[in-house]
Amino acid sequence: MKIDPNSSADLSAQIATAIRDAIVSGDLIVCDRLPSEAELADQFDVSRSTVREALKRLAAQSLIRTQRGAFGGAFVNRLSYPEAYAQQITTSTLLLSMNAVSFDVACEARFALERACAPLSAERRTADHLATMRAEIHRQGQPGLTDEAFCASDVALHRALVDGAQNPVLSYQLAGAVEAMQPLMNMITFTTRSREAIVSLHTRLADALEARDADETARALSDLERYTRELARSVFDARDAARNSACDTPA
Amino acid sequence: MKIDPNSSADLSAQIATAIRDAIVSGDLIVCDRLPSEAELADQFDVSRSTVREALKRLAAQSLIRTQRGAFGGAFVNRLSYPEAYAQQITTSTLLLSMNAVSFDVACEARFALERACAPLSAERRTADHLATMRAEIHRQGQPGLTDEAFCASDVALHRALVDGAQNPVLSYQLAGAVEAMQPLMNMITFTTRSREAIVSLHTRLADALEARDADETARALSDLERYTRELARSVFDARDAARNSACDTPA
DNA sequence: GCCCCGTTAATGTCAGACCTTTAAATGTCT
DNA sequence: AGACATTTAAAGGTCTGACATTAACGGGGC
Repeated sequence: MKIDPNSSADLSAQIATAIRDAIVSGDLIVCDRLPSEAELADQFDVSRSTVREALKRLAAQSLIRTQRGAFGGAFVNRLSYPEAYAQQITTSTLLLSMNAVSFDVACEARFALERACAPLSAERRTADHLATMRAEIHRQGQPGLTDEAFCASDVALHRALVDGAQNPVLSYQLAGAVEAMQPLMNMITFTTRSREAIVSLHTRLADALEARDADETARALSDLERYTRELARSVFDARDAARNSACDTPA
Repeated sequence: MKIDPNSSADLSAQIATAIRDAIVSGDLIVCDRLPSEAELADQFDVSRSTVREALKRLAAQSLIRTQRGAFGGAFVNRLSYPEAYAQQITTSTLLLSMNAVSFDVACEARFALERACAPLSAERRTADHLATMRAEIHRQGQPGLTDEAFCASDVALHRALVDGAQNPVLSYQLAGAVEAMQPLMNMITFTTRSREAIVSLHTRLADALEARDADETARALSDLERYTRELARSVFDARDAARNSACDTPA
């Protein structure tokens, strides 16, 4: 592991990259302990602060975890599903919110992905998944629910659908797609009428899953997609022009 | 934005979280300049090094970018698609490689997601996408190709399929699923016979896309999935037992 | 045998200094 | 006046050395 002191890049970034490469390539494996900060500073011939900044970068990506005290240090971290979920959601949310991604594009992607779960979920969903969905549907019918709470419940319902596929990798991938839509959905105001329509579509979805009918599940999702996009179009048409400034990173 | 100096968490982590929240919530928007390191140190009542560690954490997630010199500083970064792709791929790859995710689970997720693209890709793929796929198929038929190059070409082909859907959000989500499989695929040794079978399935896939036949595209993907899993099973059966150590993060 | 306590090796934090980069402001020449 | 060179100040990047805080280990006292 070597760095180039003449490179224009920050030393701490170079060091972080070197260590990250070692982890990704398998030179360092889960549970391995990195040398102490002082030793790393020696090895790379930089100060301890520089090493620390590098380690903080890696910690931010959950690649390492640090432990204080004697026999502490930095350890290669096992990336857990919850951590991966969280990163996935943050990245997806920011990507959508910062790039003026149109509602249509995001919505299309989300429902396409959800439909991918439909056959698996229809086959494998447990009674628990179904119960969660029914509970959320019931909540969505309550009067006096704020738009935000309605959206949150919507997310919970769709996550239950996704989790029904019983494939953690799929759940992980979908978490970003579903959750990242929430801020966009939150811009919509839901009338009583549109809530009723959505609840009815959700019920169709739950019924299809209960009957383990993959095709009907997919159809219900498609109809839900269609309805959501129509609803959004009527709301967004107005304020869609002004966007995209031009500060961005220089050449 | 405040931090709790009595919390057990590192100050730099708390500060990073505070700033991250401000970005995610929209209090800080793209192009905004953060206060200088010295000012932040003042505000949070910590030293400059602590602030710097916090900023490096954010930089590692591409949330901010720093610029040296007068009128430089830390700016809220627009998360670009390439950056998001890269993070997505790193996270997915590590998640798979560190959690003893079974080939079957990963493979199932990947093909389920790809099938989600099938209808869109069949409808929208350009001649370019098709040409890329044909070129990769041709490469895959070349004798003397290493297993690794074969896998890389496989990834390129599948990315073309995904990109054919012309939905950048979908491409972004799928990038992780497709690329993260590569290390797992690399463990497989491909015989001439199995390469021929895969090339033939790839050809069917390309033909289906050329004919804009969504159903046949999905069927070809399903057959490819079935074949891939069979192939993997024969290879992995042996060395699947020993895995999962128990160092991990303490309670 | 068990509990308490010091030792020690780590990370976490701080303070201050200096280097490097960058762009704006100023000055100078044509 | 305009083009070019120079100065300057603000900001991040790095280094040094110190101290604080943790936590596992080992030893002593009961």
